[in-house]
This record gives sequence, C-alpha cells and structure tokens, in this order.
Amino acid sequence: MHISNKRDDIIQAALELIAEHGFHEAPMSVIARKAGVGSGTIYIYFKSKDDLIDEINLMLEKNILTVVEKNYSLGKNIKERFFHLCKTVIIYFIDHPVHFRFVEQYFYSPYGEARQRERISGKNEEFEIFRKLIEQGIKEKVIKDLPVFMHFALSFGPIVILVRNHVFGLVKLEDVQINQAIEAFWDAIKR
Amino acid sequence: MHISNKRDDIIQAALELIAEHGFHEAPMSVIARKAGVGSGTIYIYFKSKDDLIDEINLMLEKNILTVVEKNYSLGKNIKERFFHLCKTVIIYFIDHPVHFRFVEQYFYSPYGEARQRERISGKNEEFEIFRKLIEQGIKEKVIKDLPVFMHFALSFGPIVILVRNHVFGLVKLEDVQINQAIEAFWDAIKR
Amino acid sequence: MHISNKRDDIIQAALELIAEHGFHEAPMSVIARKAGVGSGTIYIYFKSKDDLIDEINLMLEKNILTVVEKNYSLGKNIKERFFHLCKTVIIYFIDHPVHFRFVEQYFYSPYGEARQRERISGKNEEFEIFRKLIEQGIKEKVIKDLPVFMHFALSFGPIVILVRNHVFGLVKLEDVQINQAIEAFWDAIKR
Amino acid sequence: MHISNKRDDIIQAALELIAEHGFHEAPMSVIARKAGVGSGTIYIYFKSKDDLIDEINLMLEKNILTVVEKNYSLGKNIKERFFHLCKTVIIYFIDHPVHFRFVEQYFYSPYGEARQRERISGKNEEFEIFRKLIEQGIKEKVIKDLPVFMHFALSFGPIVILVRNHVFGLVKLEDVQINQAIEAFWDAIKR
DNA sequence: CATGAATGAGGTTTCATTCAT
DNA sequence: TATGAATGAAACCTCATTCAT
Repeated sequence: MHISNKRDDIIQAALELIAEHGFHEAPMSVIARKAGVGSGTIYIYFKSKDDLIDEINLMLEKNILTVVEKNYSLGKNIKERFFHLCKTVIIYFIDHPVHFRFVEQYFYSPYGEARQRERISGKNEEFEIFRKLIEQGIKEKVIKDLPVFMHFALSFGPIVILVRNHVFGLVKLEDVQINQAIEAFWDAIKR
Repeated sequence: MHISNKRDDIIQAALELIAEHGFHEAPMSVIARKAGVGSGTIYIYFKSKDDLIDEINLMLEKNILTVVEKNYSLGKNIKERFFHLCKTVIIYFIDHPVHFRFVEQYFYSPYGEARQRERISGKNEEFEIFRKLIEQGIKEKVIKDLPVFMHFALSFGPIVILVRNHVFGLVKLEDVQINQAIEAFWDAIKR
Repeated sequence: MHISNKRDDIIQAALELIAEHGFHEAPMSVIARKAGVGSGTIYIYFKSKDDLIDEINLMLEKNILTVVEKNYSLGKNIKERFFHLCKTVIIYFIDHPVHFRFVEQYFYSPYGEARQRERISGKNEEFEIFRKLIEQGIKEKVIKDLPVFMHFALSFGPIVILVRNHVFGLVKLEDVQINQAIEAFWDAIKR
Repeated sequence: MHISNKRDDIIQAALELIAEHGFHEAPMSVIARKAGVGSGTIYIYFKSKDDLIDEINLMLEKNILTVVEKNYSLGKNIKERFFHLCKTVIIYFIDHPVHFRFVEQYFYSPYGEARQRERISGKNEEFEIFRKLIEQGIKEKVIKDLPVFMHFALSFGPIVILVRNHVFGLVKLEDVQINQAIEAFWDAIKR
C-alpha cells in the first residue's frame, strides 16, 4: 500500500546488509540484488551510496523519535519521564536489532561525527526531548548540575554497550536487567 | 634499540592513518609509504591487513593495561581504585587521541565483536582488573549486585562518548569535568 | 505552425547540449528534460541517439544550403560567387555558434567520416554548388586546375579554424578580417 | 631497450584504439588488454584516462616538433622554410596515420580547446617556429600583413582536411599533389 | 502519442596481495 | 629480508533504451 515499494525495498535491503556486514561490506550490487531491483534503480531514489546511508539514518531517527514521543507524558515527573525515555529506546533497539546495528555503526563513523556535532549544537530534534528533560531536572534540583552532553553520555553510552552485548547474544537483557540498568543511570545523573 | 624498526614504523603509520581516516580509507600502499617501507615489506611482518589491524589493537590494549597497572594499588579502597582506573583510561585517551580513535573504531566494528566476546568470557587480561575490582566491591557490598558486564557498560560506555566528544573538539574535558563524570559513574555502580 | 512541436523541441535541446558538451556529455535523459518531454518520447521520433544526431546534422546542412542558395546568383562571376559562398557560410556560423559547434564535432568524428565519403563521391547536394563553381572556374581558367577536394580543403579548412577561434573567443572576426581571409582563400585557389 | 616497456605499450595501445574508435570508444579495459597489461597497471603510469590522453598528445607534439626542427634551416628563405614546414608535417601525418587521427580528434575536442588557447597565447613551443617564420615574412614584406592565427588557419586548416581525406582513403596524396597544395597555401599567405 | 521508472551492461578507478628481483 | 611494479577482482556509478501505463 506504499506509493513506491522499490524505495522501501532498497532501504530494507541496505539496512539489513549494512547492519550485518558494515558499510564497506555492503556493495551496491548486493543491495540491489537483495532488494530485487537493478543496480541503476538505486540511483533513481538516492544520489549516491552516502546519500542512501544518510537517508536510512534519518528514517531510523524519525522512527525512534515517534516511538519515544508516544506515551511520553509531560505530566509525569522527571524520573518517570527519564525512565520512559531510556526504556523505550532500549526496547526499541532490542526489538529492532537490525536498526540498532545500523545506528551504532553510523554513530561511530565519520557520518556520525557530523550528526553528533548537530546534536551538541542543538539542531537535532529527537535530542531536544532529552535536553529539555535534563534542563528541567537541573532547574528542579533533581538532577546534577552538569552539562547536558555529560548526562547524555551517562545514559546513552551504557545503553549502546548493553544493547550491543544483548544483540550479539553475549548477554540477555530481560525486563529486570533493563530496569536495574536504568535505575543505575538514574543514580548517575540524579542529585 | 628495537629488534626491528620496520615493524614499529608500519604499526605507527597504520595507527595514525586508520585513526584519522578509518580502516577502509587507509590503503596498504599509503601505510607503506608513510612507514618508509615497500608494500611487500608489510606482508613480511603481518599476514594480512586484518592481521595488522588486530596486532595494533593488541598492542594498544597492552599499552593501556601497563598504564592502568602502574600505580594501581590493591591497598587502596574500592572507590579509590575505581577512580584510578577510570581516570587513567580517560587521561590516557585524551593524551593519545590517535590511540583512542583507533580503539573506538575497532571496538565498534566487526573486529570488535570477536574481541568483546573474549572480554565477556574472561579471556581478556586487561578486563580482568576491572572484573576483580567489581566482584570484590560486590562482595564488600559497596557496589550494586549486578552482572559485571553491566558495570562495565555503566563506566566505559560514557567514557567513550565523553572522550569522543573531547577528541572531536565538541566539548572540552578539564580535570573538573573528568572528576565530576567519574563521580557520576560511581553513583551509578555504588550501592 | 509545426506539425509536431515535440520533435523540434528535442532537436533544439539536443543541438544545444551537444554543441556545448559534446556527444557523450549529452545524455538522452538530459536532452529529454531540457526539451520538456519524457525520455521515451525521443524514441518515438528518432530510432536511436545516433539517429537523432544524424537527423540534426541533416537539418543543419539543409539550413546552410538554404542560406547559401539565397541570393546566390549564377549571373555573378566566379570570384563573386566564391566570395558569396564563403562569406555566407562564415557569417552563418558566427551568427549560429551552436550550429557551428555541432557541425564541427560531427565533421571530426566517426559520424563525419561517412558524411565526408558522400561529399567526395558526389552524393551531397550542398556540396554540389561548390563543385560546380570550381569546375566552371577551372574550365574558364580562372581557378587552378586541381581536384575539387583540394579546393574544398583550401577554403573550408581555414574557415573551420577561423570560426572556431572566433566562437571560442580566442580572436574576433570582424567584417574586415573576414574579407581579408576570403581574399586569401581566393589567392590560394585562383590561377 | 626502453627503461619501461609497459608505459610505452600502454601509450601505443591507447593511441591506436583512440585513433580508430575515438576517445569514448576506447575503454581502459580494452586498452589494457591490447597493451598486454592489467587494468590497474595503467594507473601506475597515468593518473587517469584524461591524463593518459594528454600525455599521448604531448608526446606526439614533441615527436612532430623534433621532425620539423630537423633539417629546418634558418639559412633558407621564407618560402623554402614554409615549404619545409608544411611538407614535413604532411609527410609525417601520412606516414603516421594513427598519430594523425589521434591529434585530429584531440584538436577538435574539449581537450583541444585548452591547447589551442595556449597556442594563441604563445605558450606552445612547436607553434613558435611557425609564428617566427610568419612574423619575419611579414617584416620582409613577403607575406601578407595579417594576424598570425589567420596564416595558421590558411595552412593548417587545409592540411588537416587533405591528410584526413588521404588517411580515410578518400583521395590519394602523392608528392605532386602535396606540392601543388603547399604552393596554393603559399599563394594564400604570400603578398 | 506520451511518459518516466526501471534496467543492467559497461564505464573508470581502487587496492590487497603477490613475486621476480 | 626488502622491494614496488604488476595484477585483476570488485567497487561505485551512468546512461541508452524499453515498456507498462
């Protein structure tokens, strides 16, 4: 029921291949074959391989933002909101390991450097929810008076490693562990 | 006073090039030129590019282990030892941004997956210091009774992001911030 | 008032693009876009890209023939007719630099080889005017008794280079220079 | 007895293929195969296809210059020198049809535009012989007082067309015809 | 007639690795 | 040991042409 199936097919194929093998081990020709299209077709929808990768990342960021915003209630208190935020992200990634592997690789790559720069300088929408939460928490003296980027590191640094180990099957994150982890994040950032 | 200078020259050249440009943007021919040797020479000391990369990582891990072990006193208490560990690592990376960039890329890449598997399963020496510290802390009821990998995530996840932002020049980590950060890690893992 | 505007639009677009960028730097898709038609439409009017190019050349040859025939009076003497011929061609190309660039490229390309073969063997109408003029001039002992192709080379070889330099802006051909040039051509072919 | 055979083999293969089929119908893979080397080898000696083409042109220009300078005696008078110049060039091209086809295509292509610009602005050595000859001829009042570029057009425009027709087998240039042609060039430029 | 998304062969170029010297 | 010229598979991307609509 999509306007264009091919574009989605290409994104899906690229996403899976890159997630599993990395950017450089996912040639356009293989992406095309997996997507069931001709190689040239990719270039109808995307200007270049880099563009394709950026678009996928953009799509995933939007996805995550949507999920995070859903049920995110400003009525709840700081800690509850922080929990919701972390848990939603963790669960999203556990449920979408392919998305996680992609985002992780993107984040820790030259592409990611530029993106991170935007985040820090406040041009990144999905990061704004987090920023506002932290800043309000600081104002309410619930959260340590540290720069936002440090709070970001304190929560999302561990999240990436935890999910990573889970996705690789090195450990198993059940609901209990997830809650314990977030509780620990909270201890890290709370006053 | 080395047995072979060439081997070290190759490692140094590869290290710098990969740190700056990534694995795939560091051709063997360029590494050879920078090292002042012929391309073929690299294959005398290393079986393949992958092997070279693994060897560099091994060397860096040893370097870091050495630095961490130095002045690491079992006499000090858990918190002091934890502080020493984190601070040494952070300072090492800030002082050796090239090493950091390499290790970071290695860690978040297909290479890193295998390595992480070893760490978790206890085949990794440098990780053992951390493991023993945590396990003792748990026994002494100073540290939360959580799996070691979770404590690892809680400290080293943030460290990577913080140093990364510092190395990229996005933020500036002074001594104050470093101490604040580690204090927060401690809050995360302590009982 | 054309039977079909699209055909003309395509020719015009192709003409301009090829003139400026060359045969291989003028993709059919770009021609189509510039002409305001779909790529497929081109193939309704032309069998292939080669066919399109040949048709454009044919059209331009007809254009030039028309211009040359206009005011070409058999009443005038050989020299006057020769002057008229050369000057008309030069002025036409100076006034239509796009046509010139196209014809020049066509002439000095594999396409042009076949065309030149026709000219020499007398299958080329527009060339016939020139041939008749020369042959009559030879008969009247006004023009050197040399093969026609040599007279052609003596006039049109220089014309192409002169116009080329003018069109590229390397020199400026004013009326004086044009007359001087043709006077020189005449010296070359006259007895 | 060459220092490097491969470089020469590549040049020779490219020269022949381009001469016969044009720049765009001579893929690097085919050049490599004809030269008996791997495709990658070409890129050891030349930075790119464009570079290869420019180098070939440069080589040919040097070749021709050498031939022209040989036996070119400043002792002879203007007409004799002019004859020597034209005849040497014509004979060289007739003897090296492959060189001719290459140079012709190069001259009438985007590459050639830049080259021609250099010629006009006096950065081209081989053209300087011609320039000096003409300028002296003008001073001695033997040659028409016209810009040098016009004299160039009057001689080399026809030469290209004549040789072209000969090389294509459309006409046959024997010694008699060559002399007649040059005699006509002389009539065109002489006072 | 008209469209333009789709194709895939084929273009240029890169680079890990080998091997004769 | 040490070299670096040579290799060729494989990367990304373009574009003339087709065909379902």
